[in-house]
Amino acid sequence: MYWADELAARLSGPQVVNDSKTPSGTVHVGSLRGPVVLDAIWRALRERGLEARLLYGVDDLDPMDAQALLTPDAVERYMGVPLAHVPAPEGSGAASYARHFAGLFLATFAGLGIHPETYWMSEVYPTGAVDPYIRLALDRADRVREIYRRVANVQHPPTWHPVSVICEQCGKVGTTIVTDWDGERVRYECRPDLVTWATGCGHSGWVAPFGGRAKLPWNLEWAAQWSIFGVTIEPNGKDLATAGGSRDRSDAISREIFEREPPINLPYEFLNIGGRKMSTSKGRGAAAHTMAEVLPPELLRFLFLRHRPSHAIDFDPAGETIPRLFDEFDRVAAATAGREVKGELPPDHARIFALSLLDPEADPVAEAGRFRPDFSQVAMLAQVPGADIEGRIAAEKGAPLDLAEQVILADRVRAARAWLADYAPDRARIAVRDELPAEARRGLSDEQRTYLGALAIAAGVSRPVSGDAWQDLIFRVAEEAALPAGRAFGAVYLAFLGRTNGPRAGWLLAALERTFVVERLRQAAGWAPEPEDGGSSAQPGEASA
RNA sequence: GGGCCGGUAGCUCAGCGGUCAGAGCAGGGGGCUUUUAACCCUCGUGUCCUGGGUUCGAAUCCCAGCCGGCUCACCA
Repeated sequence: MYWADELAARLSGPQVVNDSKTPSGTVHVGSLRGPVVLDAIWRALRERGLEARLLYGVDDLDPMDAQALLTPDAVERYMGVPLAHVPAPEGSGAASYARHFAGLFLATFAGLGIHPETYWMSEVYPTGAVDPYIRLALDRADRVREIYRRVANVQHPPTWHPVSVICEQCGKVGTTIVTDWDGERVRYECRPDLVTWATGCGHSGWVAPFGGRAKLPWNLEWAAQWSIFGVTIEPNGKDLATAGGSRDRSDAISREIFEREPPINLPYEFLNIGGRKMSTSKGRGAAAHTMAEVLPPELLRFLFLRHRPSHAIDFDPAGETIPRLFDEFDRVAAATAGREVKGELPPDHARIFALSLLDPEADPVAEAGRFRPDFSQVAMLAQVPGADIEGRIAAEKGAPLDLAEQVILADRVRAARAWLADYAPDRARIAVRDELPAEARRGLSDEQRTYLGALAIAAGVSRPVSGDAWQDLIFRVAEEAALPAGRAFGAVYLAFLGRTNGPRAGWLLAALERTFVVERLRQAAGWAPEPEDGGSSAQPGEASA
């Protein structure tokens, strides 16, 4: 059974699936694994007939700590300030820094068919919903300190209290420390040297830490969210799942301070690039919204859902990774539609396919049956100038594409272009050589040379213009020369591309200037002298999009 | 130092107690007179990381170790 269904099978009663994130900047593709896993669980629960909610929290009262994303003069003023109170980057129409980046992230979810109920901590605190937990945390501060010591081996001073006040003078939350609690108010200090990444203003005073004037530290806030929203399932990345790590602390705080059993955990692995962690700042990995251009949403879901959450996925967008992902998706789709498929299929392939669809209500078999053009072929067609891509694909299908199939094709054309621009290996790129390729000089047989010469003559006579006309000519001349079609095409490709295969030859030649084509054919045949120093007068043009 | 995950064909991975260990891709060979990066046929003896153990039987379970990655020990 599929892992998400296994989880759903051992549960009963209403379920609340939750995740939350600090909107401190753009995120890379790997960050999408969490939301996709959560969504799959949510769908599995509902399909099992359980009442289930999917929540997503934006921890936008967390302090700004990403200096690189601020302008230099804003660093002093905004480092340490809650993200909800930091202005959005220049050019953004968003109300705040947090809104800007959370908005990007949430839009990416929506594009993946993930539609959680969202909540913003900057809005939750003012309602007073967190106040009971702030009070509990302060009343039981000694036990909180004991938990940190026992679970995480972190020693806080006896005056340390688990709440951070938003400084009334400078507005920073990352620089304040609470040193006392009288049952209604806390005494806090905004210290210049509390953290290295932000500078407090030195203010101190007493304040009632309720209604949004203070926030709980991460581990307590997390546990408070569980209680406030009744969370029953909360998977998290394995970085948090380590012994003595965040999850352990929050679990202990939930049990011992807030007196509630923590939600079911299900740690998930990361998406690595070339065996290493993705890191946008280190130039490894791709921003989530960038990758969404290269991979249509179903493929992105498929990428994560085809493996168990505990399996680290190694994803390197370079090379053949992306075409292979499409091929594998198409194989799984074909099998789901009931078609015969070569080779083995992943376990639960039909389930994986169904969960990869954006619309949970869609009929998986009907969707699986749609015509999906081969990615490599689309990539090739996308490089032939003037190619009628949809016409060619429809011809392959044997019928016009329906609306859904047109969307699939458009997605793939877009994906192919992005892939070719950024990731494709050179051999996937088609380029007509400026000069007769050395491969042609070496690789052409005598009969192929004769054939190309004959083709040059025939082209001079019949002056073909369209791809069809060229294609016909290539075949006709091959027939007259008694050369098998495969050898004929190979000769053409060698003469222009320096390789033995390529896009439909007729359309390729039709895209080039005829005088150049004829001249090249004659050179390849050995009938015309080659230019001395590559200074060919003909302009071959690049046959790339 | 602690934790988690992984180590199976060139690459990506499936298999996780029971026929001689599998698939895709890549690669080799062959075929194809109009889908020519497609399609069809064909080719894989790999220390299943290592060493012990359990078992009638282990890639599959247990123990130890090695290697790789991530992570915690500051904050979120």
